[in-house]
Amino acid sequence: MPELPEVETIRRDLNQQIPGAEVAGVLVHHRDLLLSGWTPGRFGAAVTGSVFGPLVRRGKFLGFPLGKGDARRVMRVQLRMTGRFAIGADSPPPEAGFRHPGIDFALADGRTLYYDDVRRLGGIDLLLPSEWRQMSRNLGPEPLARSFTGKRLHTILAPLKAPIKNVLLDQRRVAGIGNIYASEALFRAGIDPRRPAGELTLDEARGLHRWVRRILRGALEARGTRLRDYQAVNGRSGRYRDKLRVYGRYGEPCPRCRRSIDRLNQAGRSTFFCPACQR
DNA sequence: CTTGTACCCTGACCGC
DNA sequence: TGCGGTCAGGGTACAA
Repeated sequence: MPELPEVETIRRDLNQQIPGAEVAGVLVHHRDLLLSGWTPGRFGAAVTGSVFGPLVRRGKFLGFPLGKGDARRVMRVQLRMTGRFAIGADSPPPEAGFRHPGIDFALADGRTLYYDDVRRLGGIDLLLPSEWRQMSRNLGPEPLARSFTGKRLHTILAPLKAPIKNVLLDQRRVAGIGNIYASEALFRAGIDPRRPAGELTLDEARGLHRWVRRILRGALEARGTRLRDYQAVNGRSGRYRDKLRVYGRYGEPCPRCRRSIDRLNQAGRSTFFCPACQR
């Protein structure tokens, strides 16, 4: 799935076009995209007739505020690996290459918001504002927030024995970092991904914190990384791929020391790193 | 509480 | 051209 920079890019794109639009009807192509027990009938009835507010994001979750007053809800979307959005007048724009319709939201102005998800690992549900806040409390800090400091990161890591890479991927510790940017940040910070998180010194945590933020900001500026499935709204793609130092570069020379980039499996996913530069 | 593993699902790609 | 194996920006349920 898209990580924080990709999800934020999608949020900003949608935010140009969605707030103020009223939902005229919902077509659910795959009921397994509805989470938390929502059925197409109940979901469609709950959403139809409400108007979207400005979109929000927390970690990798997108929130579409809907309705007013006591009827306020937040439509929560998890894109996971292959979720995408497009907006079109009658069908998804051809450049978006949507071949796996998931849920279509017909808007009262004649446009349609399309959610497409090849693997259907993503999903959508409807929360009360209080439930959205509860979810938010269960997530770690936003890494780009001012309140997220190197010291704070060190405090989070201190009691943990799990490998630092696994901790960066754990959304309860820090929200929004995924497999690409975890590898990239650890490489830039010169930290071995297998090190127990609690072993990092304050200085190392500060260095990692700095690189996490730098990398996420850089990726955000580039509108994300496009590898396989991710695309921003209507197919507009990200350019950060060219800036990746180690991710996906197994066997290539390390950009710093020229030694071959290694790969290992952590928490069921690939970690790319330089065994010489990362200690 | 923490940590690791299996699993959800489809498609792209590689070697034979 | 076909086939099997592997891998994929994620998160959750469950076991230890």
